[in-house]
Amino acid sequence: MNTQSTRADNILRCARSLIVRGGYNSFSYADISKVVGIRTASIHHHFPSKSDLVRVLVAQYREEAAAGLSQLEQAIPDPLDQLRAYLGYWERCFADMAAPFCVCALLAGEIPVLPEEVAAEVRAHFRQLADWLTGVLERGAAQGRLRLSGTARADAEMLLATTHGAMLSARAYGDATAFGAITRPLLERIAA
Amino acid sequence: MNTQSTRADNILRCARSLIVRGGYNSFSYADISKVVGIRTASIHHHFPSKSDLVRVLVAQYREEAAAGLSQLEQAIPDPLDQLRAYLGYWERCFADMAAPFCVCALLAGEIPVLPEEVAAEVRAHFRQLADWLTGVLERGAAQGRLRLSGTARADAEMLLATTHGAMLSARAYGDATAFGAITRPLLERIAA
DNA sequence: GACAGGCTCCCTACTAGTTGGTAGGTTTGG
DNA sequence: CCAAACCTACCAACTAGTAGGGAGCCTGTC
Repeated sequence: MNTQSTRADNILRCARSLIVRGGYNSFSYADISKVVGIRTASIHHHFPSKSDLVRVLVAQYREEAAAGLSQLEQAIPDPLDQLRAYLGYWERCFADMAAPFCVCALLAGEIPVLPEEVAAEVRAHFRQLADWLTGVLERGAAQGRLRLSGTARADAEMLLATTHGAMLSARAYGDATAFGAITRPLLERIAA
Repeated sequence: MNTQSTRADNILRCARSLIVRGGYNSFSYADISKVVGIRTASIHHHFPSKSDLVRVLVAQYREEAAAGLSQLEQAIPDPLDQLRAYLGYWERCFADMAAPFCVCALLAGEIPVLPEEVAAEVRAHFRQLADWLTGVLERGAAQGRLRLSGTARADAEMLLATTHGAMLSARAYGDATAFGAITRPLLERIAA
């Protein structure tokens, strides 16, 4: 296993931070070039086209998300605490200004103008996340820890939507604390 | 009052439908030119710069929204029905494929790369909408028609976030019915 | 040990097309 | 006649992407 940061990794990391600011059409190979210190032609060597770059970027993002969620599931037994940890992760992201937006939430809005391969990855992320949340809610309800207002799936979709909407609101208001202010009451209400 | 569709109106209408697809950076003067049947230079005559165009576009959108909401408030006395009408409006937009996204919700995600003047308009729209929802919830609670889970303001922000998030989910899943599936249970739960 | 071949990575140089925007002249309607 | 509206003809900067070459590095072979 190779943990040293390769050029391709640098490019992906940089592209992610750029895409998180304003989506697919808000950055160019030239922008990456300036930050990473590489010529645009060399970026094409690693990622022949922009859609390749973003497809890989989102796929990698999804893998990290999956890994993070399964690790979180292992470390934290209680379903309510798992939700808390999930939302807490994003709250910390906003506080740090590290990556104050979900890549896929941003790209979802742009789906009509996205290359099909990228759109498919975004779609898959939404399903993945909704599935995970559904599982957590099901277990929480079975254990009597959570009080659902509908089916686990329906509540999961609502939770997902509120989370993404809270990101939009935080951006719109220019207030990082808005995310927590919106999502925290969600948890209090769902706790049995 | 001049109800005939002027050139500037056509440009704005066209730009709106383009911007709704993928945000600020997803369309160009050339795109508008092709649809409206006018040269790009002539668009600059009506809107000197792109940020002017989008600022006016969002301001007009906000006016329409304000007018729509106040009209809705006049026509429908019951607060719960007002919420139903508001969400129903968007549900119909998705069904028609007419304008299946809120201009400001889309632009909110891109705020870091938006011209400041446009960002200010988007911010104002969020506040305007949150204010309206807060008012509806307050009245609904006072009349015993709605059962709030927090303050009216907090519930309004959550409702707003869920609505916007549901738009993202509908796009991500490529399923227009997803919007209603997510938002309808919201109303059932809030109804006293 | 030398050395050729091939591979990865990155470069310079270039392309065609698009971007938002300008200068200045012409048409059109009151 | 005047002004708004629209045009042609530009522009410089930027877009993603290509062609081709050179430096370094491993690997197989004599």
